[in-house]
Amino acid sequence: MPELPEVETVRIGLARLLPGRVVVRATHDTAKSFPNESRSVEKHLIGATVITVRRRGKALMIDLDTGYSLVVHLKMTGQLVFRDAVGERFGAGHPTDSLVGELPDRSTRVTLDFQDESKLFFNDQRKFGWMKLVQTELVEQEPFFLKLGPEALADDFTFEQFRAAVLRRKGTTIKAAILDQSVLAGVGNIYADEGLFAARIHPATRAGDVSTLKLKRLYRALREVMRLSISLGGSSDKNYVDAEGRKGSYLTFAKVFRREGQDCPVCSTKIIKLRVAGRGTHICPRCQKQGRLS
DNA sequence: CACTTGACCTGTCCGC
DNA sequence: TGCGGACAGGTCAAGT
Repeated sequence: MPELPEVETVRIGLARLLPGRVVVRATHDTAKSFPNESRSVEKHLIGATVITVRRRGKALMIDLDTGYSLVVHLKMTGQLVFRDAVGERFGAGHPTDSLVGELPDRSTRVTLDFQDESKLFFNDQRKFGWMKLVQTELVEQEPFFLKLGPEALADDFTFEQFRAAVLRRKGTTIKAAILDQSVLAGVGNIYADEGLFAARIHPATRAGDVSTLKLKRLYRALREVMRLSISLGGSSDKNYVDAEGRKGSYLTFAKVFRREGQDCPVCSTKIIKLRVAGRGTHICPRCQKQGRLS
């Protein structure tokens, strides 16, 4: 479930760990990682030095000094875990609740070996994620990036832009609208539920029926909740870990997500779970009433 | 065209 | 205990 805050947490870790390291070997499973790219992997990845690590939406870009970038999407269960040369950094004695043991393991899809004998593992239990090698200056031309809307946390992403984008999807539910990566890039199921709760909006409300006041609250809430999550290292349900194999703690602070049956922190009504936009959806049925303009 | 649903995968949990 | 089925949820293709 890596969404913007989780991917950003990974980016922060990798941006500290990877620059300057030189790739000497890349081993990968078949199919989804580097499909038909063997030759460019050999030419543009092996021997390359990592320059920076960037994020756009829920995707990461590891820029190399060869003019190419490794583009990674973690989808549901992807992990990018770094291990130093000793390989003991997160072993016994380390004060972490790392979920990740010996690597590679059976979920490892790609291993990058660096010259100093450190390694980067791309693990992905469900194999939905992907890793591609793309010319850096052509990254934005990739179909995935062409479709992305503005960065949810960008300073210049204004409420007016948010409102206009949501209204392009006015016929669908507000939850489906904010999950649409062409409306804004980065929101996933967790932060959609948390943002809608904070803004007191029922997720099944038609997007075009949400009042301007509530839309404004939603815009603020989504950004606040994701910023808070980044500061807490993201949300770890099962699979998600950061670049050093550590969990995030945001879910401890989540108000409704995965809290069905518990009391609403505002009004003590029992939180319920329903299905909206084809996703598991958590609401307080009292705080989030449908079809009421306010 | 606008929107919804199913497929992609694997592991886990729930009910019988 | 074993087993089928639902579920997890990001994105794209296919369906309505």
